[in-house]
This record gives sequence, C-alpha cells and structure tokens, in this order.
Amino acid sequence: MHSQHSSQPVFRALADPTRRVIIAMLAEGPRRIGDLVVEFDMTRPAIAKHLAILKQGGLVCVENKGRERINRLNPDALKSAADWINQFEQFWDEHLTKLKAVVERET
Amino acid sequence: MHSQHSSQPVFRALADPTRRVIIAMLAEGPRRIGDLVVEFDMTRPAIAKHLAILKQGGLVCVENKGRERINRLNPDALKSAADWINQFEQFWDEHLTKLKAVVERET
DNA sequence: TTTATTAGATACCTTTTGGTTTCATGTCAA
DNA sequence: TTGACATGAAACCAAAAGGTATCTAATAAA
Repeated sequence: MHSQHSSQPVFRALADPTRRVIIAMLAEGPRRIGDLVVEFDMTRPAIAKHLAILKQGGLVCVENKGRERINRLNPDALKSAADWINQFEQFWDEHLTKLKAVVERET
Repeated sequence: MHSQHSSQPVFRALADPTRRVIIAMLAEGPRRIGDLVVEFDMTRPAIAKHLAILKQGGLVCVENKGRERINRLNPDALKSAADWINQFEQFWDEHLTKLKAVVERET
C-alpha cells in the first residue's frame, strides 16, 4: 500500500495557500520572481522563500537568463502527489457504492 | 481557474507524514485511537491532535460507540484535494507533448 | 562608467506546529 | 461499587514556518 518515494517535500510545498496560488500562476506561464511579488501583499524575500520550498518539492525549476531568473512549473512533481491520493480511489469507489446501496434500500 | 471551496484544511491535513500514514491505516478499515497509537512511537495526545486536524480537514469522521470512538476515513475530502491537483492535468499533458516533440526532433 | 534593475543572502521576530507530561471523565465488567 | 479501560483536556515546550528589514551582487542600459 504505502508508496515508497518520499512525497513529503511535495505535500509540504502544497500545504501553504500562497504557494498554491503561485503554482496556479506558473501554470499560466513562466514568471520572474518580481512578476510574482507584485501580485501579493508580501515582500520579495517571502516569495523567494516560498519559491525555494516549491523547488525543494520539485514543483518549480529555474532557468538563469542574464540577470533574470525564469521560474517554471514542473507538473511531474504535482502528478506524484496526485498518484499518492489516487491510491485511495478504490476505497472511495467502494464507499460510494455502499452509500448508494444504503440509499436504495431506504427508498 | 482557481477553485472556490477552501481546500486549505485538507492540504494542511495532508502535509504531515504521520497523518498520511494514519490515512493509509484508516483506508484499511476504521480504527480506535488506541489501535493507531500502538503503531507509532508517539504518545496518545499526539495522535489525538493529528486526528483532530484530519477531522478539521473533513478527512476523518468519528462515531461514538460506548466508551470507544471509531475513526473512519472520509474519502470525499481526499477527492477534493485530488480535484485541485487535477486542475493542472491539462498543463502537464501539454508539457509532456512538448517534451515528446523535442525528443523526437533530436533523434 | 555610472545608474537603475533584478535578484540572492543574512539576521531577526512572531506565530504555529508537533510533541510531551499530567490530570480528569465516562463506560464496561467483576 | 470498585476497578480497569478508552479516551478527552489542559498546560507547557522546542523547533519550524512565515514573515520582515536591510545589505550585497550581478547585469543591462544611459
């Protein structure tokens, strides 16, 4: 049952709402840190820390372009979180089946 | 793009490795707190707190049975986290398509 | 070659988190 | 009814998380 690959950094990265918004923004296209900062009521070091955690989780990768740094979303890491959750797909299928059975018996 | 329902408590619940193990255990069947505690190198209050956070996230619900309390996994909440992640399914499909194209050009 | 732009690094602070010990409560069974 | 069992609750603590202000470094453009 328990999957092996440590999904800890990914779930940790997903835990913060600011980071999830950053993920949504990067899904629309690559951004520099400055581009992200102006969207939040927060200083740059704060966003930089969030990006660092997203990188740790493998969710974001960076490309150096002169003095700029382009941040890109790496969807593969997100997929690994989805995979962990989907371990339980079978469980909730059964759950819904049972629920349906109960409802049908009651009507 | 951004889904409305606050998924914060769910992702917060998923962030801790102990809680994810608890989820995996409850997926095999309902358990009392005591049953969970013996599986960890941790005191009961610690597990109780983790369960409280899982309940907050809607991932676990409890049924009082005399002096016992049966904890059950609620898969619907897990599904909401999966839904959030799946918002980006299209993105990583595109990503993989582009990657494939690059690889094919290089060979 | 200055000057503005884009960004990383460091030190610091406050709140939250994850854990503990200790004590109180309700229920089943002898 | 007394004791054992299953659990909840409160007070406390160290470490991590999330934020700030400030300083430094590299590149582009005037």
